[in-house]
Amino acid sequence: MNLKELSALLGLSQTTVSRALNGYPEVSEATRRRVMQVADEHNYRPNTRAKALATGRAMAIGHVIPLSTQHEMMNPIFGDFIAGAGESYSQAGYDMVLSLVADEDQSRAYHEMFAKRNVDGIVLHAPKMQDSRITMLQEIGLPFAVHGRATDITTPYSWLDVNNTSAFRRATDFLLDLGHRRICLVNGQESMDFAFRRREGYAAALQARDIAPDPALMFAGEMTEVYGYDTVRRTQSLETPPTAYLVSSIIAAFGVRRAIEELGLVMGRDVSVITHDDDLSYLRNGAEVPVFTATRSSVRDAGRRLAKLLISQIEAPCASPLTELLEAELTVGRSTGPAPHRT
Amino acid sequence: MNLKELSALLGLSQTTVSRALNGYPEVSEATRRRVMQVADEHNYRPNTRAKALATGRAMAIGHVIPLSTQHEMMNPIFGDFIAGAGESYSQAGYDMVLSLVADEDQSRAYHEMFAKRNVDGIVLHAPKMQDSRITMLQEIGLPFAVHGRATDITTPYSWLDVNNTSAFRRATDFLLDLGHRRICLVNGQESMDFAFRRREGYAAALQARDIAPDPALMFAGEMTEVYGYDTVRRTQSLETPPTAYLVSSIIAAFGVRRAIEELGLVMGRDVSVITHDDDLSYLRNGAEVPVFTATRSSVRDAGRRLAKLLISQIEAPCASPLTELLEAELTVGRSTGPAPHRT
DNA sequence: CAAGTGATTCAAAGCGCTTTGATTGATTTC
DNA sequence: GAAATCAATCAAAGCGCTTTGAATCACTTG
Repeated sequence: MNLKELSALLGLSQTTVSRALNGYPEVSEATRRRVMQVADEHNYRPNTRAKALATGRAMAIGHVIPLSTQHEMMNPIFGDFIAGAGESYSQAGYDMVLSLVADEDQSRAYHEMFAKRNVDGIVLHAPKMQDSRITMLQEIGLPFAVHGRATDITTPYSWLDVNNTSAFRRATDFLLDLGHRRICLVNGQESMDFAFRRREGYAAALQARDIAPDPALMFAGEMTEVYGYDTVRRTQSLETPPTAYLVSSIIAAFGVRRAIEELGLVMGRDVSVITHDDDLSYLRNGAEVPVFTATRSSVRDAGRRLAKLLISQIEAPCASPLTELLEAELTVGRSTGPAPHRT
Repeated sequence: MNLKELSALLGLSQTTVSRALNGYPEVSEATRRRVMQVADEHNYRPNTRAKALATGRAMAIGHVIPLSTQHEMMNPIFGDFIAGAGESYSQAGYDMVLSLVADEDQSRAYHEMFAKRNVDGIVLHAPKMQDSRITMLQEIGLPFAVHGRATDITTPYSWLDVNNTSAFRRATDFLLDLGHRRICLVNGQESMDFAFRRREGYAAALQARDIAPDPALMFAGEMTEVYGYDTVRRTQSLETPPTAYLVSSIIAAFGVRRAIEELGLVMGRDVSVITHDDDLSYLRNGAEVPVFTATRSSVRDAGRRLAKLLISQIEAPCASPLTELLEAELTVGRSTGPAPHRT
C-alpha cells in the first residue's frame, strides 16, 4: 500500500491525503478522520526512503563504533548506553544506525555518513582529550553530540558528560578521610578523556592533603576483569602495598575483589575499594546493600539524555550547542572501611 | 555533490556516470577511469535515500531489541553479537538499524519495519520455544534470520544456533565423570529456547546414568551476577548441598564464585563449576589458564556468521532457508575437580 | 555505397513521497 | 450583484538516483 493507491481508494489527491496524515491545517476535519481511518485499516506507513528523499530528513541518528581495542573496553558500557539512546529515539520516531568500523576507517565513516545522507546526526563515543573527530565533524557540518568531552578542544560543541573529576576527587577524599594514604588508581586508558579527568580528580584530592601521587600506584588500561585482578596481585607484592583501590569500572572491580579474596584479605577491612559504577543493568552493584562503595552514574540514563539533546539540536538547528554535566552519586557499600593500622 | 553536479562537471550524462560508478559494462574504460577519479576527488557518495528509492534496496538490516526484562538478560551478550554482526555488515556495505521497543510493541515494530521499507531484512533475537514472531515474519514476507531456534516451530526458516543441548550434556557428563552426583543447574530463563535446550542436555546426561534430576537443584532466571551468588547461598544451605554447579553464563558464574569463596570453600576442590562462556571480549575467562572450565562459543563469531547468512539470503532470495549449528568447545580450567568425599 | 553491427552515450521516465502554486466553490462584503 | 475572501482540494514539480529505450557515431560487410 502506497500513497498513490491509498488516495485512489479514498477518491482524493495524494496532496490531500499526505496533508491529512501529516497534520496540516488545510484539511477539513471530516476528511482527515476518514483518511486516518482508511490508512489505519490498510496499515499504511509511508515509505521511509521516499519520505526521506522528499523531506531531506532521514529520521535516523548514526553511531560510529570503532572496532579496536578501545572498543573492547567500551563494549559492556556501550550496550547500556545504546539501550538508553534507543529508548529516546523510538519515542521521537527516529531510527538508530550503527556503523562498526575499523579504527583507521573512522574518518572515512563519518564523511560517508554525511555524503550518503542516511542520518540526520551522529553520536560520538569515547572522545580522547584531543579528538580529531570533533573538528572533523564540525568541518563537515553534520549535527553531532559527544558522549563525554575533549579537554583540548575549545570550540563549542554539544556534549553530555559525567563530572568525572569531581566524582574521583570525592571518592579519593572519602578514602583519605578513612585514613588511607596509599591509594591505588586503577584507571581506564588515559588517552580517553574520561580517564584523564578521573586521574585529575584523584591527584587533586591527594595534593590538597600534601600527598604526592605515587606513579607506582597509578595504572591505566582496558577495564577488564583480568586487568583489575592483575593490578591487585602486582601491587600487593610491593614493599608497602596500597590499602585502598580506586577503580574505574565495576567490571575491573570484580577482578580486584577476586584478587583480594584470593590473597586471603577481606575487602572493607584489610583493603578498601571504591569503584565507578555505570549502573549496568546486568551487573548491578549488589541488591539492597551495595557490594562496592561506588560513584554511580547510570550510563543508560546518559544515553537517553544525550539522544534527546541531539534530537532537539537537529530539530532547532539555529540554537547554539547544548551541554549537560551529570554529577555522580557516592553510595557507600561494604567495600570500604578505616585504613588498617600498620603492623 | 550529487550525481547531477558530478555529471555536469564531467560533461557526461547522469546515466553514463551512474553506470561508470556501478560497474556496468557499457562504459568505455577510459570514461570509467575518468569518472572514478573525479568522483573520488570530490568525495562523491550517492545519496542512500535516493538510491534506496530507485533500487528498492535499503542496504540495511534491522535488529529489533525488546526493552524488557528479557532484554536485560540479553544485554551483555547482545553487545558482542552486534559487534560481530556489524563487522559483516560493513564488509558487505550494509548498515545496521537498531530499534529498541517495549515488549508489547514488538509486533508493531516488525510490521512497521516492513511497511516503512527501511531495511532489507531482520535479525531475530532471543527466540522462545514457541515464538510468535517467527510466524509473523513469515507471513509478512520480510527476509529474516534467527539467532537461536524455536523448538516448537516446524516450518523452515533461517537460523544460526549453538548446539546447546550437546554442550550441556557434555558438561554434565564431565562432572559426572569426576564423581559428582548432585549437580546444580543455574540456567537462564527457561522460556528462552536456548535455556530449554540446555536443561534438556543436562537432564539427558543425568538420566543416562540413572540419576533423577532433582528439582531443588534446578534454577532458572536472569543471568546476572547476583543471581549466581544467591543461588549458591541458597543451595549450600540445603541438607545435602550440590558439589557442582553448571552455569549458563560467565556473568552468573562470577556470582557463583563470589558466594563459594565467601563461604570459605575452594572452587575446584570443594565445589566444581562449569559455565557456558560466550567469549565476551571484556569478560575473558582468565588469561592463559582459564579460570572456569567452560563450554565456549563466541557470540561475536555467531554475530558475524548470522549476518553473512542473512545477507546471502537477501541477495539470493530464491534459495531455501539457511541454517548453521555451531558446536561449543569444552575447555578445562581450574574450577573443576573430583567430587569431594562425603565426611 | 546502402545497410547492418557494435560500442558508447544520452534523454526521460519512474521510485513514493512532500510541497508549491494553482483552482474550485461557497461565503462574505460593499 | 459584482468583487473579494476563505476553506478545501488538486495537478505537477522536485528530491537524487537507476534504468529503459532511443540515439549517435564509427566501422564492417556484401
